[in-house]
Amino acid sequence: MSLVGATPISRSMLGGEAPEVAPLLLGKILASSVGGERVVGRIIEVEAYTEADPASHTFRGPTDRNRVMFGPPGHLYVYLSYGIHRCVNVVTGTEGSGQAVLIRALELLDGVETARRRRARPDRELADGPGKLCKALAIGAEHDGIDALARSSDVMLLDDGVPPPRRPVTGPRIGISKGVDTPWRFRVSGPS
DNA sequence: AAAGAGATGGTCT
DNA sequence: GACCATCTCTTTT
Repeated sequence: MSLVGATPISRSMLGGEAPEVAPLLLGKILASSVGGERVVGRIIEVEAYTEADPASHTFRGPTDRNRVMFGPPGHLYVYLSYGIHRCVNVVTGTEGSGQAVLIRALELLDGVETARRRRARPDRELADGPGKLCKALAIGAEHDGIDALARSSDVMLLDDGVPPPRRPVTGPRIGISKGVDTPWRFRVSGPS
């Protein structure tokens, strides 16, 4: 598989509701060039969050923190989790609608050496969690709101032609206390 | 192998 | 003052 020729995904792909868009992001590529070091991974696990969803940061309407989620699709919503970790989302839906897809795990394709240095963990733990992958790709608060479909961005969403899984594994989202009934976690088949 | 607990700070009530 | 869209280390089976 070659990453040469991979192009930003189409913005129209992100215009639907997060639970519909989320499985379409499986197989797409998240590429970082932060600090001049390239780290690239294929998206293998995601979760959807919508405005009508009690687990979502947007459930109680727009605030200073979540305003990016109400903005245009394709931009990144980066937030601080548990006071320690950064997590990255791709905004979906029409402008004003307050929804996004959380990127939960990557299969690294390039820049593994850099990821090892940033993470200092066994290879299988370099990007197998939302906070872990942000550290591997050096995604931080400064990337909140950037357009992941713009060629000038340090963090980009790419498509190399690999189709999403025909039948992704679905299940409840992780680490939430409300909205546990909605099966809005999606993963390519493989180790959980 | 599994379970438990502490870290740590922004956001919202 | 409570609550986290998590991770890592320590303790226990």
